[in-house]
Amino acid sequence: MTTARFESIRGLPLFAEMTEESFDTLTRGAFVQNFPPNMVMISEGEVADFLHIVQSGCVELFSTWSNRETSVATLYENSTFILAATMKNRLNLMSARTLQKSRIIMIPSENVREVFATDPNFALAIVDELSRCYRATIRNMKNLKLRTSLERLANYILKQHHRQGDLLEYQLPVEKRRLASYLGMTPENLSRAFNKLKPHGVVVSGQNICITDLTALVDFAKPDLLID
Amino acid sequence: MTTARFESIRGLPLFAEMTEESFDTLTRGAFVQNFPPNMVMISEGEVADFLHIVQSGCVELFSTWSNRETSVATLYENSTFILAATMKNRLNLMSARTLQKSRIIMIPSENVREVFATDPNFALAIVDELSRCYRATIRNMKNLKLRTSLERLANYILKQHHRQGDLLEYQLPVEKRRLASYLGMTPENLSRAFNKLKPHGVVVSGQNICITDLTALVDFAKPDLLID
DNA sequence: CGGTTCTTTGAGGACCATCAATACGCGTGG
DNA sequence: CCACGCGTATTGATGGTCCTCAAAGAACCG
Repeated sequence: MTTARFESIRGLPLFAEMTEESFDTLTRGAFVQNFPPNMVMISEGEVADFLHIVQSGCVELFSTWSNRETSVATLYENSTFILAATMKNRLNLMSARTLQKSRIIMIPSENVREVFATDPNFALAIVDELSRCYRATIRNMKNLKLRTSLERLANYILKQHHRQGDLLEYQLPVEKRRLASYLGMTPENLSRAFNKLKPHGVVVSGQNICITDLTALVDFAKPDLLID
Repeated sequence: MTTARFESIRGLPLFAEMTEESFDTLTRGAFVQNFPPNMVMISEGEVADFLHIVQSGCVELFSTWSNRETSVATLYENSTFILAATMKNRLNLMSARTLQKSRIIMIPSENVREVFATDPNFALAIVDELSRCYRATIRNMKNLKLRTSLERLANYILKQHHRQGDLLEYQLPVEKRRLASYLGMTPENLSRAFNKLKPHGVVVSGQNICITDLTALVDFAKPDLLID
């Protein structure tokens, strides 16, 4: 059974509703690849030959221009990436590197487009995923343009707080320099920003974040349904 | 013939390949509305009941947070907007206002989702449009994060130069304060930035842009296929 | 344990926002 | 036709934010 290797993704929203036949077609020629940490899997400007799915590990999407680099997103288990470029058979706009040892499932772009045309449920799932990513990017841009770096950091801390089960104390999931890049600031500035949040109820020590006054932090961050 | 009013959009990529029957279903209950200039048609946070298409005039997408506002995009004839929110039946992440007197076609979101499920060609066109908008937003974000405001302005001037048929002299299509907001800067700063571009081959007078040294401008702007 | 990378802290400067005042453009009504 | 009012655009002064550079401390890894 060639699809046995891909059972782990069968339950993902993107694949859950499609027929068995479609899933077989989709995964024909697909494969799983192991990458060591800090390996660039995809470079911007290349053709998107495969839809990628993070099976385990952690991947960073980033972009470069003129000797500058910025982190766009960090992806964990079960995230897909390069979907838009895959569907349109275009060049990747972003690069991708592993942050840890990672297993990546790679599905030929042709298969995705073929099954999209024949399986309405899969088509619907693709549109859902595309819309979700698109809207996430718009939120990201609003965050960048409407907030100061300190406000972005405060809201980031709140968002992680929720993601980690509303714990008041938790570990940052990424290196600070990558977080800085994601938030559109330098590592030096991020370090100072953490200190400036102390009066707003945040104490940082290494990777450890402790929210000492949630009300004060929320007051300052003003999290918003339409951004966060 | 109820669809007669909508013939103007029948040829758009989004609708060109669908069956006549699908087009009828889609436009059933759709209507055209005239708006005066500077009218907010859609506010962020509302449910996306209609897919919007600019038939004539000009629309600005913008967002607000905490007494701040930012311009996200300016749309002209034949542009669609609110597509992602329409497909997922979610809240709008952006507001929209007319910049000029405009005619807007409004198609009930239900119709869009219904026809999406039954007409594969329409489904494909939807995904194309979604991908295009998504990728445009990613480019936008790269532009914001990887370039200084002066570089963004230089590249904007080059892009308009191309859009207006490679003319070395042309009129800005939007007010400067909106351009400033789109580029993530203040009007005052934009004004100064225009002056700083003089050594790089740009002379500005009112709405008039004149590129006096294209080579120098390109040298400075370093336009990039994966951003612009 | 030594080397590398990441993080923090400080000093200096570039960039950008804000405030204020003036000039410009445009449409309205006198 | 001109005067006026309104919104926009420009210019200058100032202050804050953020980046750069440099160096020291901390964490990580072979």
